[in-house]
Amino acid sequence: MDRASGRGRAQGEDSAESDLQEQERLFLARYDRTAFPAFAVTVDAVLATIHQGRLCVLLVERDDYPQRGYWALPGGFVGLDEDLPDAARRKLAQETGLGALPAGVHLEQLGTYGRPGRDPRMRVVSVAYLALAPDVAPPALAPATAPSRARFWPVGDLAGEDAPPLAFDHADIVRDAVERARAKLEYTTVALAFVGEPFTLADLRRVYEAVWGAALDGSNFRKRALDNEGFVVPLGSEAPRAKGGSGGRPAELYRRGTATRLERTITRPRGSGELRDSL
Amino acid sequence: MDRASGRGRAQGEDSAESDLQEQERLFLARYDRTAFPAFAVTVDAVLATIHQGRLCVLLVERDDYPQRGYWALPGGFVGLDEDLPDAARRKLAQETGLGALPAGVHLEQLGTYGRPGRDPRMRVVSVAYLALAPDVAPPALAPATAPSRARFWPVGDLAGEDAPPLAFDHADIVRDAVERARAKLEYTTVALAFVGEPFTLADLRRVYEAVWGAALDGSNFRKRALDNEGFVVPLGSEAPRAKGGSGGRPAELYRRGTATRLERTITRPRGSGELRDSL
DNA sequence: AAAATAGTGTCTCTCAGACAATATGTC
DNA sequence: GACATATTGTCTGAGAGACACTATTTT
Repeated sequence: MDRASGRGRAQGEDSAESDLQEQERLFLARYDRTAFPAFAVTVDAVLATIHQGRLCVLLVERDDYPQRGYWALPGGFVGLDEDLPDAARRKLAQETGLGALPAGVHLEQLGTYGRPGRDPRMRVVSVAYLALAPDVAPPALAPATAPSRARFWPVGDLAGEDAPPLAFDHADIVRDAVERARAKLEYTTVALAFVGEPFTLADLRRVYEAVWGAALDGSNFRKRALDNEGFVVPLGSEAPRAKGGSGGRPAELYRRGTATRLERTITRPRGSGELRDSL
Repeated sequence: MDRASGRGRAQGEDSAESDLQEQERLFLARYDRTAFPAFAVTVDAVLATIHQGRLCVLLVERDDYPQRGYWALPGGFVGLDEDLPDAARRKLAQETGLGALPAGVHLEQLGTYGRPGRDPRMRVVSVAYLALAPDVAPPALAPATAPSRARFWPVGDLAGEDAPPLAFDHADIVRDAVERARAKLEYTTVALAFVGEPFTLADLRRVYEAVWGAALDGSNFRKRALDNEGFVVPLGSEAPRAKGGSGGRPAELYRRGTATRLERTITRPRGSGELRDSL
C-alpha cells in the first residue's frame, strides 16, 4: 500500500484523493474479517548441511498424531502477525535447539505446497523454505531436541528400502529442495553457506562434490572459483595446520566474498546428481 | 499420506501397525479443527504474453475497496477444497473472459507473498503464479471483462511517471515474474508457450527479443534452436503466406517439440533486460 | 532492380575439461 | 623415500558470437 500510493499519484493532491482514502477507511471499518475460507498456514524448512562428505537434511520424528512415527521437516503454524521467513527461522531454531539461527545461514523460499488433503486434519497450505548451513557439530544439536528425535539424514539414504517413512508430502519437498540446491550451486555463491570461515578451496570443492555427488577436478575448480570476482577472498597467504592429518601441501585460506551470483558458472559434470541416482 | 505409508513400512504387517492407524483415526475424530490461526489464502496470476513485440502482463483495475482504482493482478480467494493451480486457472479464466484457459498455456508457481500488513483487511498469504500465453486477440478479451477494466500492460510501461499505480505488493510480484520468465527462456523451452502453432523460427526469435528486450542474431539463434533436440519440430517444408506483408523469403514452419529443458542454453546478450532498464 | 526476410557457411576467440608438472607437507 | 594434498601450467576440442554470403519473396 505504501509503495503503490507513492508511485503513480501525487499524494494528497486534491479532495478526490482524500475522499478515496476516507472511503477506504470506512470500508475497512465495516469489513467482515471472517468472510473468507479459513486456511491453516504453516512453514516447513529443509535445513541442509554437509556432514562427512554427504549432503544431509534435518528431519524430526513426529511424536504426535497425525503421522506419528513418521519423519517430517521442522515446521509448524505461522503466527498471524509473523512474517513467513521469520516463522521458518523460528521453527528451525526450535528444532535445532539453538537459541537463534546463526547469522551465515542461507534461507530462501522454496515453494508452496497446498494440495487439498495433504494434511488429514484440515486444509493446510505450507510454505517451504530451504536453509543451508555449515556442518553443525552433532553435540550442539542433540540435547535440546530430547523430546522430539531430530537427526540429519543423508539425502542418499532417503530413497530405497532402509529409507525413513516421510510424513505428508515432505518427500516431494525434500526432492525439490535438493534439486534447487544442486542447480543454484552452478550460478550462485550459495555453496559458501555450507562452509565455515576461514575455508580452503578444497573445502569449497568438497561442498560441490557432496551436493552433486560427483568428483571435480581440483585444478579446474580452482580456476573457476578464482575467476569469479567476489566469490572468495584470499586471506593473505595464511597456512592452516593439519585438519584430518594425512599430510600434503598446506592450503591457502579464504573467506566469503560479497558476490551473490557467479558470472562464470561452475558447471556440474553431465549426469551427476540429476534426479535419477540417490534421491 | 498414501505415499509415505507405502514407503518405509510394509502395510498392515502386524497389530502394532493397525493399532497406530486406529489411534490416528481416534485422534482425527477428536481434533479441534478450529485451533489454528485463520489465514486467508489467495492466488495471484501474472499472465504474460507478447503483444506487438513487447512483453505484456494482464492487470485489472480494482473497482472495489481496498485499493480501489489501483491496478492489480487477477486473483482471489482459494476455495477450501480447491487446489492452488486450479484456483489460479479459474481466476485467469474469469478475468480473461475465456470459458477455460487454453490448453497450451504454461502455468507455474512463482512464489508466495505473505508479509503481514500487505492487505489492510486481514492476514493474507498469496500464492503467485506465472502464466505464459500466446498473443490473445484483444477482442476476445475485452467484452467479458466489462465490469472490471482489464488490459495488458507492457512491462516496460510499469515503471516511470506514466506507470499505473499497482495495488498491494503486486509490483514486487510482477518484477519477480518478469525476472523468472527472462531467466527460464535461457535453459527451458517455455518460450514456446508464447507462440501459436505453427510458428516460424523468426516468430520464436521475436519472443526472445521481446522478453529480453534485446536483438538476437537470427543466424546464431537458428543454430541453437535446431541443435536442441526436441525443442522445435520442422513441419515438412511448408511455406506460409504473407503475414505482415513486406516481402522476403518464406520461412519454414515448426511446431513445439516435447522437450522441456534446453541442453544447449540460449544465452541472453550481456546486459539485456536484467533489472536495470524497463521494469 | 531494390528491399526485405530466411537460411547457410565460416572465422575467431573464449573457455571447459583433461591432464602433466611442480610445491610442500606427513608418515 | 613413498605418499598425500595443493597449486600451477598446458593442450585441445566445442561452442558462442560476429558476420559474410546465398536464397526467395514483394514492391
